[in-house]
Amino acid sequence: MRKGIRNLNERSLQLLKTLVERYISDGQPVGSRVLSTDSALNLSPATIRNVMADLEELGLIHSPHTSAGRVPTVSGYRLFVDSLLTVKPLDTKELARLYEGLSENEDAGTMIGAASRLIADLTQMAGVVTLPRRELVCLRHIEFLPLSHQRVLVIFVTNEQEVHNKVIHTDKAFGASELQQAGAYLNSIYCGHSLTAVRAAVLKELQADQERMNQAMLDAIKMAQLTFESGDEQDDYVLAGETNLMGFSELSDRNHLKKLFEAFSQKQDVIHLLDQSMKAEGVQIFIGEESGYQAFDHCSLVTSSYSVNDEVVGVLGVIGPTRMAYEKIIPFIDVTAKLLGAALNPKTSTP
Amino acid sequence: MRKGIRNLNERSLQLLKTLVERYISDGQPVGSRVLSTDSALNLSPATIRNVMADLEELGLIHSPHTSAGRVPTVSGYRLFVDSLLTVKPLDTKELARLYEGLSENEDAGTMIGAASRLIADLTQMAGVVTLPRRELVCLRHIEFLPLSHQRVLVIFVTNEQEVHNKVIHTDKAFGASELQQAGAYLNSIYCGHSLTAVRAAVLKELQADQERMNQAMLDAIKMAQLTFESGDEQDDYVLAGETNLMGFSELSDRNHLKKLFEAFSQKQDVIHLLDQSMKAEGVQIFIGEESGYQAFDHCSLVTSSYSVNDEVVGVLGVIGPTRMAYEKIIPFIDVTAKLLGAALNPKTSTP
DNA sequence: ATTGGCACTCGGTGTAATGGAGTGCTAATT
DNA sequence: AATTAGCACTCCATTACACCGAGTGCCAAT
Repeated sequence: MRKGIRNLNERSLQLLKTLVERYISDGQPVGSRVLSTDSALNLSPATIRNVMADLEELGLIHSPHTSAGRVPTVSGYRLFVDSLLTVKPLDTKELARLYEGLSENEDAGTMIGAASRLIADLTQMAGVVTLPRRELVCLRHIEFLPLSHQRVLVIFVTNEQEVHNKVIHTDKAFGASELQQAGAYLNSIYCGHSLTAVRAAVLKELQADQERMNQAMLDAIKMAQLTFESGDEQDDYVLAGETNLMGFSELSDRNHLKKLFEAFSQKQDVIHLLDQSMKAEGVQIFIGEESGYQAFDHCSLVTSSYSVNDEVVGVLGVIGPTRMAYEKIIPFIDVTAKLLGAALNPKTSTP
Repeated sequence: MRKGIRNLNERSLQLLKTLVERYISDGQPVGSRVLSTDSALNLSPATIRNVMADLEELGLIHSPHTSAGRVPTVSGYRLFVDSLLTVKPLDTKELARLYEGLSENEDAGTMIGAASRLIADLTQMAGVVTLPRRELVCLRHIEFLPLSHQRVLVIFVTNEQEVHNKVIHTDKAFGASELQQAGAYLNSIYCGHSLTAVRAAVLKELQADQERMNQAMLDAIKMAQLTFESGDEQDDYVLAGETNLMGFSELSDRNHLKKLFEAFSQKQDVIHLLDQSMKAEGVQIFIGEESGYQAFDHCSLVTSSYSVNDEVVGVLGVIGPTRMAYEKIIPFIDVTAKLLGAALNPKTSTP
């Protein structure tokens, strides 16, 4: 007579819930006795032991050793956050600090940094925020400067005041004035368009009949193509409060900690992980090994995408030990994402 | 009959030297017996014990507990690196990798990053390199873009291809064309000069009789002043291989490690420390608490300034546990600094 | 001045004993 | 049929104790 997770009765779920809550707050394996007094169910420890045996068989909880209490497994946490958890409203003070910190109208980079710092400070874990997606930034100014050896330094400004630069290699050497003309030409036709739009337009021009263009225009277009060809300016993120993670006993293993910090500085894995949550709207959670990356085996990640003008442009989140107060973190990340999105909205930032 | 460090005889110093060398390679407190066989002095353990007692009284070595061997103190290390150490020539392979990594002609930022990475990889500790001092960079191009609210985005390029930007607040609102003119004007007179020279010239202009200038020129000068007024672009550094430090047992204390990594992300203390070694030429060493910063209590720092055109422009170094192989690290840092300086030399980079 | 000898100290390790928390099972209870 | 009390059992954590060995300090002999 095997039972599946589906037909777990109300009571078992209630017990799982209290168990997880208790474990999250104490960090100690919880036994049948405490669960009996903790849960409002008025059941004897013996009964609870039976239920726990079932839960263990289903892989939702697990005993570190014979005479210890039970600890939630990854699946246990998963069930908990998916169906059992009662979110707690945000603390007023925290909310106030979020408002305060994310209301200023600074440039995107600063805001991202502030958000990351806020997340880290308020959760006492590590905060992470991706830079807004490049596709949604709009070109404001572009300009070329000659370097030696047929190399050209491209400087372009996006949105309000974000400056990017790149070195491109051209077929022939250009003089300063030629390059200036090219810049002026490109500015005149592409200013105000999004980078993706520009890239598309440039490609179209190159494939179209080029007879109606003079050489200077053609050169300009070619340089634009070189500038925007690959989305090589790879996504990046801003991390804050990594050191907070060194305080958690569950991450005490020197090796785990090292792996984790290596992942932080390599960035790649973190970016992949964050990219995944970019697809979905709202809060997403990766618990322990669910992430698929060894470095995060003992961590959980609570993320949310943030949007500007109803379009998802980035992800933000918090990284901490698997045993974290999800019921507080989830709403926290949720509103932080919304506030950041609002703060980045260009409509409100240029009156 | 008290002795001072000054009149320690040759033999005691020789013993201190072997003790430190042995401790550096083993990490174990070294006792009189091993020292007796290790040192070429042919002394009995008993004699050595007497000498060790003297060394301990002088505060050069120290016993963790009664029946353990001796370990060098900070002063012991200091005496060792100052007067006893025999530097080992650089490993050929390492030298080759340094040459290879620092010979390319990339922009300064890339070279700095490469140097830091190389130091970390080759020493298996943490590498740190400061960005070159701003005073020695030369202005290549400057340009202004209008933002809203009397704010102006300044973009300027220094040296070959380093792009900087800053937002300044002006007295009145300027149009794009006015700003363009101002940029052109400044480019025409200040291009090719060092930033310090530009700043000085600008100040002089402002104090001089302004009647011979028209309004546009005056505006341009004012904006230049705002751009370069403070050396606010605070010094920064590039760190690599921090995670290497997590492997060392001497930094195992979670609290120490946390302090250290916090110092890394705050940057301030590290910058102060590095600034100190900027003043001196050649290799400098901070051992343990000598640095004066708690975070580095159990670390040593081996640094060297690096120069371009015979002028000190930055510092590079390695951060590791107090117990590090100074005799290898010191020459290593020395040549790395020289190679980096050479690689950054603009004369060789623009043929 | 150097050395051999010796008593002593002290950390590290291995073994055993004890206590307590928690479990699983069975039989009694509702 | 579900719940519960009771009980034997397991296992970890802590403490205690003994013992070994490395190393010391000191003293007397060389």
